[in-house]
Amino acid sequence: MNERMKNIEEMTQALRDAGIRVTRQRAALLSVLAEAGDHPDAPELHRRAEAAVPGISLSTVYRTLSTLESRGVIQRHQFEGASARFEPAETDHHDHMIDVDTGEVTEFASDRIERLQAEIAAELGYEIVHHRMELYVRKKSDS
Amino acid sequence: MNERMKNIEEMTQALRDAGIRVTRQRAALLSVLAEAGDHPDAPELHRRAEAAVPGISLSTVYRTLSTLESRGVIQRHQFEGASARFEPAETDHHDHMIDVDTGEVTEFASDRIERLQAEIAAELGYEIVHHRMELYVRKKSDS
DNA sequence: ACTCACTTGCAAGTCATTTGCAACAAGACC
DNA sequence: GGTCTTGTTGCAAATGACTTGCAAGTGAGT
Repeated sequence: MNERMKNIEEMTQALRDAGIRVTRQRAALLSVLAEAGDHPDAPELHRRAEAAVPGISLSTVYRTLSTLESRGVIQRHQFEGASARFEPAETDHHDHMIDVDTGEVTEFASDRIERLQAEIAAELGYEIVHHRMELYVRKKSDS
Repeated sequence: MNERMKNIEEMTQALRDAGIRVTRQRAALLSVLAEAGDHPDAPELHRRAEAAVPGISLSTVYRTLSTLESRGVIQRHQFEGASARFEPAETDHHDHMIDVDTGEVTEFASDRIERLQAEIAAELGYEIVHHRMELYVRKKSDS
């Protein structure tokens, strides 16, 4: 049993414990999400899930994604001018850099920025619930 | 003639120079936007513009906002789980802090964060086209 | 004032996502 | 393994936020 399987086992058990049935459709989506190294959107996840559950409907994909998100199993990202993209929440916190030419997403993290954000919020009497930071970038030309 | 009038004059002239007609509807929207201290969405701008141009349609508001955005006159912001909000682009660059309880938007800026962002992008071989940083916050309880 | 390409209002259309509902199917309990 | 109960699914229709086609209207250069 490899790491990935363990993750899925853990995830399904967590869901069962929460009183959520692990149906074929949900298991397939969990698996697809666990294997995804990218940040797919709902139609793409639907496409990938059809390999395991041929008749799965897009609405079930959307419904499941919402359920998983509310349970904290996955994260939803709404980048500019695009439909929502998803990724498992198991990973550490990070922000995103989106290549405006290709749509490719790169993850990054900066403790220093996070600290500055918290400082700024605190100065104005707020505490941060969560934040969103996206850098829309372009590959530097080697000129 | 006050500052605000001057801004509108400048804006309308800039539009005329760009071959864009300054209709009653567009003038009304420019005025509403210039007077807005907040970050209104399209229906709200429509509501406010109706005072000056009673029959103005919502589609005209949407069309005008797109035009103004593409001309760089205003900026569009897409905060989480809400419709787009707008503000005049005349101001200096800043980011936003959204109160998750009230929806109120506060502006802030941090050169230090901007510098760190540029550094991070550069390290990965990218240059920033633009970015988006939003802090979803809650008023600190005075406990 | 005249012209005409640019604009508008209205209705209809998109697009991504959500929802109502009857048929299904996990999984707890025999 | 069979039953039952209630959460789930697929499908079609509905939503919400915009966007667009089109005929009538109107800035603004001449």
